[in-house]
Amino acid sequence: MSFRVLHSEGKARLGVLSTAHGDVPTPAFMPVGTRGAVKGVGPHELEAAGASIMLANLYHLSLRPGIEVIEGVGGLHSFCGWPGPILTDSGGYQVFSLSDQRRIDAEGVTFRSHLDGSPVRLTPATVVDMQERMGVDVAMVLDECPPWPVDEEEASAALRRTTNWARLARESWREGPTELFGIVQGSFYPRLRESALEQTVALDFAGYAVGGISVGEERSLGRATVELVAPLLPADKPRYLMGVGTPADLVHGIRWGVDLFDCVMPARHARHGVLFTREGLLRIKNATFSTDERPIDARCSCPACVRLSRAFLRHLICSGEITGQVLATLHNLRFYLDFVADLRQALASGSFEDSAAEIARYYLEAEAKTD
RNA sequence: GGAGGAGUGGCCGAGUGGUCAAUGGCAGCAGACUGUAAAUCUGCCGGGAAUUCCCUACGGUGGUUCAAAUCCAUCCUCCUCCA
Repeated sequence: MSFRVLHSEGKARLGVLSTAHGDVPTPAFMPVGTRGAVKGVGPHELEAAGASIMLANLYHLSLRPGIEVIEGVGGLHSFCGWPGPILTDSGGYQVFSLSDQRRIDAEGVTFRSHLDGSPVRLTPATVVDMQERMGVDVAMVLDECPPWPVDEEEASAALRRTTNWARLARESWREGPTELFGIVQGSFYPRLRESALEQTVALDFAGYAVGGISVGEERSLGRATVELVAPLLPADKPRYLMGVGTPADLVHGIRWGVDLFDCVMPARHARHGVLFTREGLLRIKNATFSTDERPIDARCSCPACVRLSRAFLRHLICSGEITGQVLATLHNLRFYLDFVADLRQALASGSFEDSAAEIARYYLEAEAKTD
């Protein structure tokens, strides 16, 4: 794997992440396919939507179908039919989201499986090992992602575990097709973040993530953390802002030097009838669209926008038709991927700030109103 | 013609003398969602004034009662069975 920065504008970077399974032009948005597929979307459709890299989740895949199954059929790429780059999350987020089902200790975390209640043990080493066995391009270290609010003492304790886990993960990593990314935690305490950054970078990972954002904090805290951490990460390594975010979040992250993003938002919002357009959010279930013959977004070329009306899509979504959810997901994914592609284009032409203001106009304005 | 049973808010369906503008569910309306235990969750949902107020409402009408969706009479409609 290699990473090259092609252009930069301020702290924003245009680059390419090259992996054994293909190149990822950055900044990039990675659709989330937790169980090996973005909900409702097959690999061919994901490719058609413009995705260059997909994210999956080790914790979920290890429970079902099991790593041995994936390994036995030649790895995650062939198993899920996605030939391009794959990044897997370690289960660190599940330490956060399944908090009532787990117990954390110095050596790792024990979950009660959300599927059947049986105990599942994840340690830094086993997590790296399983991701390597799946043959993914990028593996994430196991980390602890504390919710907000959390006091500094507790956040500090969580960070100590995460840092120790990072060292153990780094030590267990074996040179091969799978690269390992470290994660900077530290909640919203600048001192902890700075310390986390220093200690994580010292372990010399292939890339670095900013984790622990969007865990219940107010927007300004998350933004400040990105502004603090992202620019200090090694310039020659890819930077990944985990779990973020809204279109405005992406603009902000890119401005501060982030290269990779992932978020369930476009997919989940789609299933719930919230569509992204170049003119802002469109809640397709609203009665006002019941006879609206226009496409979701006149400038979008996704399968839904090319030939279907808002009225019909509304009908499908309101009826609970799986097809409506699929089409809405294809649309939102296309929107996100086009959106980031437009921002890359802006970076390439050296007009990121001006262009972003136009490209993300409605999202930036909507956000400004809620500040 | 006779004997039973049933009619509740847009729909289904609880309630069977006061605490009932009436449990639930569905539909409808609106909102939330950020490394996915999410096709999930939340709020509103007779009308009007818009903090404990008024009006209309449990098939129709009349009655009993301080008080009725709940009891009585009668009428209407539907279902089942017998002729």
